[in-house]
Amino acid sequence: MSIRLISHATRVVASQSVTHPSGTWPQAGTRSAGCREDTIRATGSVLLFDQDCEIYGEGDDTDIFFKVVSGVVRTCKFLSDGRRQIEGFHEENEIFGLETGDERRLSAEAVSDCTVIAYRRRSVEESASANEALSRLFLSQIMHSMIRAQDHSLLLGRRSAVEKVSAFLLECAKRSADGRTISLVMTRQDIADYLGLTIETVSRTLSQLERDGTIALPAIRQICLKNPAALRQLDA
Amino acid sequence: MSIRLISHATRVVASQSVTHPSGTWPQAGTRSAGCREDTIRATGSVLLFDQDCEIYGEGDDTDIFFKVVSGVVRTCKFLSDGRRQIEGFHEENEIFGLETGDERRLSAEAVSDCTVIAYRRRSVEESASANEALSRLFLSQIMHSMIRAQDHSLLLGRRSAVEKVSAFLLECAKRSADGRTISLVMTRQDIADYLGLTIETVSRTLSQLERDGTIALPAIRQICLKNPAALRQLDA
DNA sequence: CGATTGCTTGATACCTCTCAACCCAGGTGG
DNA sequence: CCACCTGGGTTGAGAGGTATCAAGCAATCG
Repeated sequence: MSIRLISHATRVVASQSVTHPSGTWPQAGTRSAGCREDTIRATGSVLLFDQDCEIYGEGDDTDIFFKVVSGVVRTCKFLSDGRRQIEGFHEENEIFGLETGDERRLSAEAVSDCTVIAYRRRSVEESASANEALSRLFLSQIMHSMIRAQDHSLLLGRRSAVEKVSAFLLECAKRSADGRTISLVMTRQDIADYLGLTIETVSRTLSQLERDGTIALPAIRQICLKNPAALRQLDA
Repeated sequence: MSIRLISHATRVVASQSVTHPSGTWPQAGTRSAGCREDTIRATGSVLLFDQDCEIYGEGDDTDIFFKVVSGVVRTCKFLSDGRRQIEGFHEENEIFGLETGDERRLSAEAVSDCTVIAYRRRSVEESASANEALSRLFLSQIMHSMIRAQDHSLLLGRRSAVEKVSAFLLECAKRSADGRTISLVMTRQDIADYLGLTIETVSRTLSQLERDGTIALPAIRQICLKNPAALRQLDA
């Protein structure tokens, strides 16, 4: 696994590997810190992360944030007992890692191989106040993040497993090409940690929906909605 | 129950009553709409809402948003079967009701009697691009909302009742004067709907924490943290 | 005083977690 | 080629936590 900083010239800056989900995590300030230092200087640097690579960790500096160019990123928190809660998945053109405090409250990891752009937080704050269009774009991005977070919290509260999974599937389908066929980039474990369920419950729920004829599971990472209306009903 | 528009001159504009929690809700476009029409024109109007009054409902126009001057506001969503999920509580100086879409995804209601200021969304968007300080203030408010929403979703996923209640108590205590004594403005039902639990479970959990000596419940809306460290441990 | 509201407590049912076994596809090496 | 291993996913049985239903309590209000 490696992180590659393409910047404006293509060059490899640092590489690291991570264990998952509850093993030891690379310390902030290891080789990847060199990468970060560079990106701080170079606003707009392009970075490549291999699948399951850590992009940043809890407690890291918040002076840069990111935008997804390709692939999917998850932001998540680890509890002391090893449980993981995924706060959100971030896809193409979405920003992530923007925080107000000095230290990161969450980690970010590559769900798939992915490309992201790093921005200096301060440089954008400065230029945003000078540049109206940028400021507006920026604002709408954050609003979008906020709404995603709100929807997620609504999804997690007091809803059954079927309801959660249905909502998740509809959310995925909305982003897919035909609105029916979903190609999952994330594992069942990712889905479980996103929905606040166990992997077994996610699996069982999907199987049940398949038995009901609501969905089809042609391949392990492929889901086809046969009866979206039934799912929508469960979404309440 | 009444809504009073103080605007710049003090006058009563409209009143309405609501039933709670799963009764019939006032239609958008009833007398309160008159109130809204006025506030759209008068950016910065001060409004008073009695306890349990609806400030806006799902599907309403999003052309205004609010800031809490005093009291507490809850934003929430109602599921088809009557379940209610509270997305957040909003206290003094917090903004709420700012959305990107045309229609509101949530409702907002007064938890206590409260005073709010209504702002025209467009007027702020315009002046924000002109006024740097305002723009920055605005941005930080939204970031704050986003972080609150994220924290909330982390709280709801895959955590036990004790963990949820502990986190909630610590959150409340942080805002209180001495960091130990909490004066609740919300009911047990509000807490339950915020944490994704039932009112019975919230009650039982509080009783258990009291039996453990972790908290004291001197009055029905008063909670005193006897052992905050124990709560923090549960917060993981 | 009775009625209402908010809260607490108890008994039981149900849903999801936990632990375990198993399956399957892909990769490796003899 | 096959045996073996690994990682991700599925399925089953039982345990445990929370919801549900129901009763009761205290404070408030008309």
